[in-house]
Amino acid sequence: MNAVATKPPPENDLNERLAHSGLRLTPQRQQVHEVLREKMDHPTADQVFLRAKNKMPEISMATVYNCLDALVKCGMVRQVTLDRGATRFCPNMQDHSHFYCDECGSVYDILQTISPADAGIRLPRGFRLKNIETNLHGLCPDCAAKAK
Amino acid sequence: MNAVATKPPPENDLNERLAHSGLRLTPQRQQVHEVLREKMDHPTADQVFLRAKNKMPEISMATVYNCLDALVKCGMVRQVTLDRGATRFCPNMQDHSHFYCDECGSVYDILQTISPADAGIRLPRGFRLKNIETNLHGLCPDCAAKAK
DNA sequence: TCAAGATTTAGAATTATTCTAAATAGACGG
DNA sequence: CCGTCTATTTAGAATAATTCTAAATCTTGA
Repeated sequence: MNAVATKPPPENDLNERLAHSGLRLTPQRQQVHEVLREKMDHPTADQVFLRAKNKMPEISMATVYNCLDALVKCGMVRQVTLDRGATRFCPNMQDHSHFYCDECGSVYDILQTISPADAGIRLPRGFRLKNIETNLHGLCPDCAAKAK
Repeated sequence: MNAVATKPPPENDLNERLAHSGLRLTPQRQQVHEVLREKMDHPTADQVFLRAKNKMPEISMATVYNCLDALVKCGMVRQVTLDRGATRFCPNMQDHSHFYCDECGSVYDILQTISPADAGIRLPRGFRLKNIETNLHGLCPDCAAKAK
């Protein structure tokens, strides 16, 4: 078995998923999803826009962002690196990971009890690994308390 | 040279580190580093700029970016989420992580043999974890071959 | 059919980052 | 010390990425 991932099953439940999140299936959302599945090269929003335009010349950039957000929200698409906004910086060079509060946006240093390097990640032949970045997402103690 | 043995400045190895990467220690770089160490709340470049201006009103945004890049390059600062550019999207909802080639910028899906959730990460009380994102960085097979 | 609400659109606005060219500051050899 | 060389800083413009706005359109359900 090869460790490089294979194409996911065809779009069976897109409609269902959208509906489950209170969203509608529209031609644009379908198209954007199709573009992503066609060539799984992790395109940027801009690339998705250009590709979608081939089949659907009227589509606009704003709609592509809308559709991507909708697809992410309903769990059909992953945003590769969840930070849409300014990069943050950290002077702590110890081995640690970061916890992002989805609610308030704050970031916490989290000490690692076991380095993810020991977590059993196995790379296919030829890849040369330099470092691993682990990002945790959820609610910080304050927001978790409020959410109750 | 002072005959009285003075305590090494807290900065002790900033200079050394910069030098090791062929970079100079400048007041601005020192100031930016100081700002980061003063309040470890993972500020954005913009926030660093505003804070640095208090002590050093002449400093410019471009310099802050310069300094941050220098500090990251010499290993004194981490960039929290290494993606400075457009967000990428991925329709593969299987449990997997992403490998970023530092050389050519391409992104590969990597199946996980063990989920990082099992990797022994232990959160302090109160945090509620929703999901984990693991990003691998290094060279892809093509670039690794060329690098030889 | 109509009203309500969701979605799309074009384009403007905002935000984040990079680039450019000129000015300045150190470091180094004479 | 002095001038030269190169790295760095600066202001501001340019570019890139994303979000917002308001009007038009489409869907759904009464």
